[in-house]
Amino acid sequence: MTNTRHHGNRHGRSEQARQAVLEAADDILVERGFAGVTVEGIAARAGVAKQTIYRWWPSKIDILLDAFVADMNEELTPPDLGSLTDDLAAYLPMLATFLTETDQGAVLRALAGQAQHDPAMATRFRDECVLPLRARDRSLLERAIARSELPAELDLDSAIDQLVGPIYYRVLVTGEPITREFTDSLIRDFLAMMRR
Amino acid sequence: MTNTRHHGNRHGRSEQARQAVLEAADDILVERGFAGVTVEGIAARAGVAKQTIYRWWPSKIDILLDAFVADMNEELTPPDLGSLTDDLAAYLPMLATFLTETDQGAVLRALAGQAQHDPAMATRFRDECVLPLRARDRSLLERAIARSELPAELDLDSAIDQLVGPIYYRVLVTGEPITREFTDSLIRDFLAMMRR
Amino acid sequence: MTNTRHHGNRHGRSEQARQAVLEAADDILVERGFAGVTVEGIAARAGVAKQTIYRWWPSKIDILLDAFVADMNEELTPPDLGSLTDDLAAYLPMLATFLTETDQGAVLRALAGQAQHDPAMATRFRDECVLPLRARDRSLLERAIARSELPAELDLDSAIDQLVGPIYYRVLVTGEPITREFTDSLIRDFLAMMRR
Amino acid sequence: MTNTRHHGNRHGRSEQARQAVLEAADDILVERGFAGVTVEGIAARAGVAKQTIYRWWPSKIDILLDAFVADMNEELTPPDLGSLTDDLAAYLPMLATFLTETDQGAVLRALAGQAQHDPAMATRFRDECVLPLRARDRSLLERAIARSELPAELDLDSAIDQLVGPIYYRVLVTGEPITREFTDSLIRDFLAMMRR
DNA sequence: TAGTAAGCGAGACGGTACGTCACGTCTTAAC
DNA sequence: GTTAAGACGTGACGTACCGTCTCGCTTACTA
Repeated sequence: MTNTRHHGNRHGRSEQARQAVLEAADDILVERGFAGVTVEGIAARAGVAKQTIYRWWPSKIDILLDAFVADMNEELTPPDLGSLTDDLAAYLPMLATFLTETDQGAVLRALAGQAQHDPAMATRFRDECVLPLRARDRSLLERAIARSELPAELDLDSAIDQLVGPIYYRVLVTGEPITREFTDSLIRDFLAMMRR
Repeated sequence: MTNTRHHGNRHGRSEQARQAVLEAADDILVERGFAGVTVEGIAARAGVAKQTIYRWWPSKIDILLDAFVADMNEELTPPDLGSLTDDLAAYLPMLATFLTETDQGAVLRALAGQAQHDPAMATRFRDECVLPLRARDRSLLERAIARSELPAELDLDSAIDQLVGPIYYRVLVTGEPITREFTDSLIRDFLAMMRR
Repeated sequence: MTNTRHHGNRHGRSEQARQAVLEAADDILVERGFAGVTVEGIAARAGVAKQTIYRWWPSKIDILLDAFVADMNEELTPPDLGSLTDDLAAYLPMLATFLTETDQGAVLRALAGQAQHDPAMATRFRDECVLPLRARDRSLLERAIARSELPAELDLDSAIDQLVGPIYYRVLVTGEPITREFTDSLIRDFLAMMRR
Repeated sequence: MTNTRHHGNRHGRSEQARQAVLEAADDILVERGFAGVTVEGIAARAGVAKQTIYRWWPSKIDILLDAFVADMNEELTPPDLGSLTDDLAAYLPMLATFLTETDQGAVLRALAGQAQHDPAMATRFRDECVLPLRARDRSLLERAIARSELPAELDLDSAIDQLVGPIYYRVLVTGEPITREFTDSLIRDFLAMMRR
């Protein structure tokens, strides 16, 4: 490892350039919105050649996908507080905040938006973004099953849809704020159904 | 009204042109996807000058908004079958089909997608598309209240979110198909909560 | 005619833009050489959109062809001094100066250079540049025939080639300066042959 | 010398690579024209790294210069038939064919073309290509002087210009084919002047 | 007999210009 | 006054090559 700038060699791609591109894309999205994200803008901000971007990413959407995936592990880990009620009471507001307040959430919403316009991209979006997010949702419920707080035969996918569906709906469709009351009533109703 | 093409006059805007633009936008969206919708393409297909489009619509999104609103009344009217259970059993699958199978639904998904990229447009989207759609959802529940099938003090907004949120979530996020089983379980759980 | 800038209308292309492009191309060629002539540079200097250039000229070479043709009539008119000897003594140095010293000549040399690289362009170069130039050469000799200074059956094309060929050869190949002695000896030898 | 591919050593440059580059440049020029000659294309065709090219040649023009010089000795040697008339009658058509029909001639025309665009390159072109070619022209006339067919005080440079100038002019400017009649009349007129 | 260093292939890099597409603005003549 | 037509300036697109760089391999001389 040298102290000089990496300008490309037979080791393959420059990790430096990769990071700079992902960060630039992220920053521009947050600062100027999706319409302001251009390959040229990313290249300029990252101090990278346009060709370097096209060499590694088919489109700017793929850059945002990568940027999202790269940072996803950092945030939004469902807590383990010992009971399903407490876990949900902590997690759902955390999810709402993630979706509406964080830079990561802004990227996710942009990706979800683009997925409506581009079926091929939608597939990648689901595989690389939605599935990992659902894995987090699922882990929370699986813990509850392990604790016997939920029946083992529960249809997890439907349960997740009913828990987080209304939250995504508010974020992506109605724009309604997600209050504590709203998440509490979601949890209350969900638990009531489970006990039925 | 003459039998010739309207080429401008001093009587105000041409309804002919307006219709042609809305239909062209709709058609192109369905045929080539949102990325294929361009003002120039709409103008060419509608046999209309670009300037005529810009005179009446600020952007292509506004055209799609108009196109959606113009046709919305035609479809998706919640049936009145005499009982909440039957109404929901008929309506939720109808909503799912509307969102995923119809041209109208394609327009709505495109608009929802664009709303993620453009906050100003998101406001118009909610006012002109989401609110009318929710009015339909709401009318179904209000009928049930009138029939005393639901408590009068029910928080309608939350109830709607819980009923249709998971459906929109599947449509816009996971892409999971919306089966009869899924809507049935949504309805069963909803009714269970109401009777709690 | 208004005092405002022409921004395009159904009259067709903007003469203003056309002139600006031709002048810009000319200027850049003279200032920075052929390698410095880029469509983007011309567009920037002319205050014109790149697309406007591509709308009317297939390539930058066609711009230079147009620029050359537009200005050709201005210069290099063979004088009529009453005798072939005097006409040639005035014209050949004038031609040499035109080719080596003027902006027009610089354009012509660039075009001749590019003609070596591009057969299709070479055809246009010959039709639009070389033929008109040869018409000037020819008119001088035809006048001499009318004055009976030259035989009527003279092969004009060969005569022209022998008179101006060595001059073009020096300009395009050897780079040797074209002195008065050189043109004088060309004329002397040519006249000697004619009297043979 | 081994039977394996030369992959670099401390004895200096690889003659293998040098040859491959020159041949590739030549071939590409002939096949696809000057515009198709790129450093990357040459490198790919020669099976050589781009860096190897840049190590030894400042630009692709220098490659073509080298390629021309390398092969120049092979062709276009003025014959010695015992008399100036016969020598010229053999040599001028040979020169015309060389310029218009051979791969070498194609390279020369490309170099002459580029010389119009690049003054620095023009100097090298004259020193390395034009001067050697003129040496051939000159040797023919010098032989004639030695045979006393031409006066000793003849200005050789002017004589060469008058003999070959019209030929180069046709090749580089008018594109007119160079017929036997044309070269014959050049020779006839040249000899007539000499006897004057 | 092992270093060591020069030339090599490969190929990623920061750039420049290309030619295309669509944008939103404008001007005109016809109706 | 609105229309169809279409040229305009603008800006981003994705591509092609440029010339530079770093790397690991091959090889032959040198210690």
